[in-house]
Amino acid sequence: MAKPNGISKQELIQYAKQCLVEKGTEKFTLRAVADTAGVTQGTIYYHFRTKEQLLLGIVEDNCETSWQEISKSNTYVLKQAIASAKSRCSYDSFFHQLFILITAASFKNDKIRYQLSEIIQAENQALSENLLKIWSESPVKGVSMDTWGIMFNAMVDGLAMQALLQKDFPVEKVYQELEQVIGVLTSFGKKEAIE
Amino acid sequence: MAKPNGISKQELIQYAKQCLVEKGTEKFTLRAVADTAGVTQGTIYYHFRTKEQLLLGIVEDNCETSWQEISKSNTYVLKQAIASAKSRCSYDSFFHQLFILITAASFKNDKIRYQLSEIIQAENQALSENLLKIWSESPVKGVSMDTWGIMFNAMVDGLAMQALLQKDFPVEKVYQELEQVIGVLTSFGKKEAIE
Amino acid sequence: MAKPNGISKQELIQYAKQCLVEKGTEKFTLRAVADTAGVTQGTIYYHFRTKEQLLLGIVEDNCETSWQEISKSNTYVLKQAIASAKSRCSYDSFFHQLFILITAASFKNDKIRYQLSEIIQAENQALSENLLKIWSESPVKGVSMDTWGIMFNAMVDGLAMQALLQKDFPVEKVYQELEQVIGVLTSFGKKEAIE
Amino acid sequence: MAKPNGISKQELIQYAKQCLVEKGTEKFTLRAVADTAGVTQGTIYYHFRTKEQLLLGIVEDNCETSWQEISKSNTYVLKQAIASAKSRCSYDSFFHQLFILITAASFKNDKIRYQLSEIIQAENQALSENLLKIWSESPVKGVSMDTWGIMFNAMVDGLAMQALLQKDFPVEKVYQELEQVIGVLTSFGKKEAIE
DNA sequence: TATGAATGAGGTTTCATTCAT
DNA sequence: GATGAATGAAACCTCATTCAT
Repeated sequence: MAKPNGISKQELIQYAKQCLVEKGTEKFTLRAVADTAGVTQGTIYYHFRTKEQLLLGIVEDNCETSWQEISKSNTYVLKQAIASAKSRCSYDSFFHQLFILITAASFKNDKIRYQLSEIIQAENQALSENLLKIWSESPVKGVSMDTWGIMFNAMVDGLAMQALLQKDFPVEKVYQELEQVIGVLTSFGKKEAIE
Repeated sequence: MAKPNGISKQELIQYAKQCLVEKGTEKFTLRAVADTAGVTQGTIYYHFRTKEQLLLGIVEDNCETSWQEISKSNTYVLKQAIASAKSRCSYDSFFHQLFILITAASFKNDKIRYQLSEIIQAENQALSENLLKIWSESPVKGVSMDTWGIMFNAMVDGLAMQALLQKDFPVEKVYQELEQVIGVLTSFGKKEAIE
Repeated sequence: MAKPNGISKQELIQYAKQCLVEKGTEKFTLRAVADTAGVTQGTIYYHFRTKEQLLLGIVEDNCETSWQEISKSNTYVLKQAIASAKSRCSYDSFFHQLFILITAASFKNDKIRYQLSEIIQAENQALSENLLKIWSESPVKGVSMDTWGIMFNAMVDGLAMQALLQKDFPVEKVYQELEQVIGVLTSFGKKEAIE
Repeated sequence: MAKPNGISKQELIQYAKQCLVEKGTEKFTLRAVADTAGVTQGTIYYHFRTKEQLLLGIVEDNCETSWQEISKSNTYVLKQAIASAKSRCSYDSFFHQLFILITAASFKNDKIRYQLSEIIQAENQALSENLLKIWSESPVKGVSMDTWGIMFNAMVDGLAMQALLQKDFPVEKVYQELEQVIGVLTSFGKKEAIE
């Protein structure tokens, strides 16, 4: 019964994340979080005024994580981003399950919903900038770089969602062919914008 | 006190759908469904053995709806599909909210999860066939028509998710530019497959 | 979906008995009985005004069965009765489970309780008479034949209850030794009553 | 609104026992227990994870009570045990009603069933030892002391069950005559074992 | 005669939240 | 700071019973 006293907000959030994915939205109870963290429910209430505050904490944390990754990936190139996306594209993806679960919860919580949109827009922006690095300009006339970022991000999330549902989703094949498409677009971009 | 109102399973499912989107996963209670439908909770249990069965009923219903639309869209062309996707791409989209909610629920229910994957694969397939009609062959060498279907569907869902979260998501702009991209790909496909 | 119309009260009681033992008091619902009998709940209400009436029907039926066996066993001798008791002395004994279940229910239903007592007294009486046949008079002075009947019946039920609870209850051994005891008492009875 | 009344598991079990006998299996609801104990239903669930656990708690409690009595009775003699059994042999016996109710419940719960069998076997054992004290050896050849314990216990339970059902069961008479029988057996035992 | 849709009261259970310690 | 006993509202679910057909 060793009591590792002094649990931090941050730690609680990590445990809560774990719980959320392990138990799903339905069974995501404060009791479960407390058990996972090895503390009592009272302790959670010492750190978060309500359950909603805890959920918000999770989202904020994800937000920060995302920002860090994005700023990192700014220094790398697109390949890195794709590799990362591919690795998260699976039936058991913690990351995307969490995202879907929070998205589902966000429909009834405007604050969370807004934060999620901020995260996504930052991702879109970062992707757009990365694409610019390898394309220098949009390979298709009339399609802005912003839109390429949006579409790229949408594609990655959309594929992830399919993989999340379909056990034998052909991740390898699809990502390989997706890179093919990007390659072709890149080669056009380098020649001239296509009308 | 039995009043044979004559409510059908189908009607209950419709009311349940309405409830699910109006109240969100968290507040999607059988009492709420019962109230919405104007029956007692017992009545729901007469038609569905558990809440989960009701949820499954909703999914199955969506499945059938999807199938019908897909078989319809086979006779139409891709433009139709895009228009439909665009119309569903909004901050308040009942359709996509329901989908996300069910997806979230599916993580803890393999049966639902499997059914969802079936729906998606059917959509992918239908899209692939429609693309073939206007492309006759894949515009990018090494990218199978199946993959085009998958990617197209992923894109549509990904965009919808963004629109769901971001109030001022530029639906018009993005879809217009997406069509631009498709147009370009089509023109390539008509010349020759690109290496 | 062949509907064997015209189910009788008697048949319903048999199905109800089966249900009671298969599902236990707790899950002994009219729905379960109806399902077992292949009819609807309404049908049960056609034959029995309430659930209690059905339970009473079961008890009455058992009563009649008992009477029949008792009057039969009057013609046979004690050995028969013992063999029958032994065969019913097991971990899975339908007969005794039913008896315990009904006894439990009887605590809140005086009518049932009274009927059960009538059954038992009849059994006691029959046993007493059978003992008289082989003993001609009580082998122990001061112990009436009525009491022997009561004690014998109590012993049989008590052993059955133990067997009902204990998986490896040594039925064979105990009954063999019980017969030994009876044998000894009999031999005394034949010599002279013991003081 | 948390009022630390400080109700203990033990107390809850006592209240539950009271409820069980007062209301019978059918009406043995957690609401009733909560009301009797003066707490809310939630409180019960704080102490017992399910209703079944509470029932198990009752059984375990009875188990311990039995053990205590048994170990006590080891120091006393058989007369004590008989007197105790007789006092519990009545139409309203809390003790035996509880036992029957739990036995009925045990048919659907192997854990409870097993515990009951353990209690009974301990009783059998204790009785056998006590009989040995006054008999020194089995008064009937071929009948082991273990079996005497089993039979004695069965007799006591069987008589109790009859008394439970029959309002005017002749407790006094039967127990007096039962002691007579034991006396006779004892006197044999002292002479020599009977063949 | 029998059915099956519907009811409503009440059961067990869960859970965010409170508060004395 | 942290705990854990307690709450109470509300969730899911069951079931005897009713009644139009």
